[in-house]
Amino acid sequence: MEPLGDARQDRQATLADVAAASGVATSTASRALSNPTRVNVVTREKVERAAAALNYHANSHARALTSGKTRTIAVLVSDVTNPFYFDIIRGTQQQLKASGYTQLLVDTEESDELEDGMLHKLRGSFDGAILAASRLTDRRLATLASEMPLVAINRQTRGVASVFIDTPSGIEQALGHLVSLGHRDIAYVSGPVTSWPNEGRWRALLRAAEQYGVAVRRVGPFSPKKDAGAAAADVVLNSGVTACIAFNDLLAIGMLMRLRERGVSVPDDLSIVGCDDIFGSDFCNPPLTTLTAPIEQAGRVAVSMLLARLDAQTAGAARQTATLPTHLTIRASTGPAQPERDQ
Amino acid sequence: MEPLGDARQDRQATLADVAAASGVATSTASRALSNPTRVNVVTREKVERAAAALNYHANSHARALTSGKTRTIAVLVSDVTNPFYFDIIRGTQQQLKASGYTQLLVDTEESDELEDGMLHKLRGSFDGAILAASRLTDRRLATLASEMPLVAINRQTRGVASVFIDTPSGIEQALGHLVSLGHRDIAYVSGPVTSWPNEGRWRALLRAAEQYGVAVRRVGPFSPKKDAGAAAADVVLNSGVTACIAFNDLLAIGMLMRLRERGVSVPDDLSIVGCDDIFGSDFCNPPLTTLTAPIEQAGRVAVSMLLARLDAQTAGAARQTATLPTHLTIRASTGPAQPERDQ
DNA sequence: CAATTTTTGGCAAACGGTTGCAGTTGCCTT
DNA sequence: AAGGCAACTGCAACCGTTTGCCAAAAATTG
Repeated sequence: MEPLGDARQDRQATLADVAAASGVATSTASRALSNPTRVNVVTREKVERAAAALNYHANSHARALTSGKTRTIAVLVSDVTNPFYFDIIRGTQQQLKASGYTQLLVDTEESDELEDGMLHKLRGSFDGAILAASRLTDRRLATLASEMPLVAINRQTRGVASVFIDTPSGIEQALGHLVSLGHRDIAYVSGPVTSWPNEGRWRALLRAAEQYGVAVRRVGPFSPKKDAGAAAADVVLNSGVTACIAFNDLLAIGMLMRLRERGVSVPDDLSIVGCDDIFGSDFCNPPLTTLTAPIEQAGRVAVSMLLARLDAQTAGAARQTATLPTHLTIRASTGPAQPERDQ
Repeated sequence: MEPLGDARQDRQATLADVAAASGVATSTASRALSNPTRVNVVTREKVERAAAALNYHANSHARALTSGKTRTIAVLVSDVTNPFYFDIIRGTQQQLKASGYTQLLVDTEESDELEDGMLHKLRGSFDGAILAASRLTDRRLATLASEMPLVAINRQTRGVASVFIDTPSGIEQALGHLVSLGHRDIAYVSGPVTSWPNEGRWRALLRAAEQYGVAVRRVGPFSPKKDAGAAAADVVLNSGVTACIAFNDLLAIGMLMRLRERGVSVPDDLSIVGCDDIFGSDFCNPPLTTLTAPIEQAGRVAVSMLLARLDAQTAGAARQTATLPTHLTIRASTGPAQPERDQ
């Protein structure tokens, strides 16, 4: 029962505790821990030792309150359900942790309102945000980008930094592949019209089709989910094409399942090309020919770009845009067109 | 150029701004917004209107600093790469958002140190945590649970709340299924020995095997990844069993791919049962017979339990443990044992 | 050795809320 | 009409850091 008791509760140690333990002022303790050059080395070591002994961890809220820095990055995806985003998340998570940041994961449920709302509600909880598949209008997006550090993935809008997976260029390759297999009438299985990459892929296909002198048509739109693949498969079958390119693998895999159910052989009766090369594209039945996208890398690059512009030193030199190439991975869902096929 | 300028910068509006705009003290404004019954309804409306007009959003850090509540829940997974966790994440995300919480996603990379470290470093950034697949020792876990609100998934330890997916019971069903198909010699393809469910599954299988009077052996351990399936497939093939149960679907799918490569027919030459029924189990080749686990629901339930014990009102009544049943989903990776099979 | 510059460390004021306590009001009793 | 009692609202302290500013100490210079 000492008169001036140690008062060392089991509650988290605060900076004041550390300062007291090392016999300096809190300001000095603060500097010793976060701005090492600002204090004498012996003082610093004293403080560091005390901090370690007390198992001190700075309260991130208190720190955020004054410094304005949270060391947290928000990652917005339109649907956590979609394996495409898993790879994005994996990439961002990895790079973020390597830089000592933490990740705030937000699902926007394909809603532009929710996206906008979350970004505002959470503003102050993060230093910057990565928008994977923004559903925002160009205008809104540009405004937002001027309000907070932002990097968009697969979305090119003037004034907002972005990393772009160049699937459109790949589309040309994919079409070339189909044409060389004898296909002349090809469908594009569309995703949501509000999806920026969806439109880009369609335009690229249109352009390439002209070049190759073959016919393409667009069916859909379909929700980019496995379940929607059933409807897509039926529509494509009815259209009488011999091959199709799907907005993404999820849709393509859904089609595969439905076609199997209907006894339609892939690739004998219909060739299918997917986009992205997500988890599962290699072991579905048949394995999917697809445009392999460096998804995880896109996540990493997005983080690097964002972090670069957060850092005052490098902010000026930070690049505005990065383009990542894709390539066609040929597996078993594409094959020669049946010559005597008729409706 | 009015003398007392509006001073309304474009920086985020603060509570003081709102208070000034509605002509009350900040304390009143605070109460009006967060403790509505404490102020007169007309005052409250006035404040609310001002807040809306100024697009006021409370600074979460400032709030966290005084109230100690962050309205953030940490979700720790051992590997964001694993589709099993996708479903967990989906479930937690969903339930968390429904309750107005945000999710802090942390990847512990299968490391107990990282898990422990993160939990401490981030303590103060979240109100509670959900541990999906903790690698911690019982002792450590119990200590942690006494320091912060915690709910573990698939991990039963005295003193820590948990939601348990009852795969062990399902194992019995799975074995019954295999036995009824004529299999008498069955392998368990083990996951990491530090994984709690892995051991549970093996014990359950051992118990069931005794009941059924058939032989089981354990091979492995293997990393619970698709790539490890190749090695697993080879080992299982060498062991001469006619059927196996894999620790999880990821491993099983990896085996499927390797067996196809080696020209071994599933289920004719080898029957395979997976666990969990993750994304992909239904469209791999052949579709996997597996123990379907309500993974997403587990995530939701974990959140409910955690939130219940966070709320002072319901904390006492919050349940300590929840058990979720699994069931066997028979697809095409299991079939009759080949009668005249010999090494 | 005095004058000047550079380190180093402390004080105290933020940051933006929450909350215990106390002071005002207005209304009801008697 | 005075006293009593709620119901409201405001004051001010506090949460745990960071940081501008200043003073003391140490190092450098002439």
